Amino acid sequence: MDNQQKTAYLQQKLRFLPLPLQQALIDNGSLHTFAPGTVLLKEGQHVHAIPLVLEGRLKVYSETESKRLLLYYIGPEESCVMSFSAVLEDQPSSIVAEVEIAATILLLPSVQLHDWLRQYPILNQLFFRQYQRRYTALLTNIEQILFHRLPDRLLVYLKERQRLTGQSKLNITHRQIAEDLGSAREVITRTLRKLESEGAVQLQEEGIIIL
Amino acid sequence: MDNQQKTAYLQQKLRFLPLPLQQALIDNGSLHTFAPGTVLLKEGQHVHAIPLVLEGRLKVYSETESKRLLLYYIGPEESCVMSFSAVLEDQPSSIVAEVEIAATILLLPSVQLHDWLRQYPILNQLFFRQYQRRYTALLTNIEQILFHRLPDRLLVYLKERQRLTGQSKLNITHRQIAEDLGSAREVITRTLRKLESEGAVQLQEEGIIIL
DNA sequence: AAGGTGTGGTGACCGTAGTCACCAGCCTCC
DNA sequence: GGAGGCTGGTGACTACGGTCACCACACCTT
Repeated sequence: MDNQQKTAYLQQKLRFLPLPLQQALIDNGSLHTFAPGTVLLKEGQHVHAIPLVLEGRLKVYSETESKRLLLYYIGPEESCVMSFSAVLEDQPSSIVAEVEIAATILLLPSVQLHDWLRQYPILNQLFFRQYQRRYTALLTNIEQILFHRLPDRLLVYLKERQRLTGQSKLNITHRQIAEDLGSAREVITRTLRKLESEGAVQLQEEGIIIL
Repeated sequence: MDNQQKTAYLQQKLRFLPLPLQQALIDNGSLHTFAPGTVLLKEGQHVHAIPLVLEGRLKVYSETESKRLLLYYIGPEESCVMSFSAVLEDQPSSIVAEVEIAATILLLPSVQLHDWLRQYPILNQLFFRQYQRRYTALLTNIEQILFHRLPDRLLVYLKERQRLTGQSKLNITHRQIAEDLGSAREVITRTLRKLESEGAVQLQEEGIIIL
């Protein structure tokens, strides 16, 4: 992609922003693509750029000693508030962001961010909204973990996956589910069987169907 | 407190803000005091003002069908981001804010908030910092719940209480602890005994001592 | 064909913590 | 003084779910 193409692409993707801000981002941001599985942000790592996701999807985990818990996803036109706060406060993050679907990302250098925030009020709103989303996502997650049992959590998770992928037959391994929910593979297998016997899902070789 | 006293009081409390913003808040905010136990924000309630805590302390819970979980505290010079987001997005909140220590609070009408955010960049930073704090508080909380056992969580909780109250002998009922941790009274009693036998705490009639 | 690696499936075991039932001590308030 | 309200303390039971061990099957590579 040459420079002209890049500009055109960004203009299209950043339509939702006012023109002068668009231009500032195009001039100063650097465009990157990442393959699935790439880890963008690691535990305790300092960040000097804010990622703005244009395409694809990231998964954000909390990770402690081999145990993981899926916190939320970051999709197009969204950003990672953790890196945002890391820039503002210069605090190390304690989470992991991993590319799930090949992602195109605009990296915004944190140096200019403060200026932009002052110049473009809409950027403030944008970030507030991001915080708000992550915050409520964490909140519902915390409620899930604390107040609901695995079968419920599993169903909620499956429905969310269905919503995200658009697949009616979910093609995902038990191991993957277990990792996302901070559980164990065998437990997921058992729980899925249980849900099937209750008529909540249907297990086929090609995937899981939610009823 | 007459108007002049009120102004003097607020000027003193709002010193950390630039003068023009101070004045705007003094002119438009309404000052209130609340007794311990007062519930300021209830599940699903819409909010039309942002509380800025000047004195005292609030406790913020997540609540579902008689089960509670303490999320974090709100102290002086802090605000409640949940109400903040509720104003910006007009979404109902799913948490409960309760006064723990008699609190003096400046209520800021949400109508003017947008203007202030645009006029005073520092206000943006202030709110970002609030979000940031709550966000990381939730995050550490979620990690605690998922990755750590009750004894650990209990110890962390006790240390936090010690830090907050400044008491070396914590005077708090087992029932209260259980509510905060989303557990049951008997379980807390047992766990405290266990911690005592391990030499981590000391239980006296007057309170709990952390060793 | 033999071996390796990933998947799902299952039985057995067990630890954590939530629930139930009950008791004792200590208040306060008629 | 007795009733009723708190508090803490304890034993018994239970269930949810994490761990271990092992098996079957599919698919790949050499």
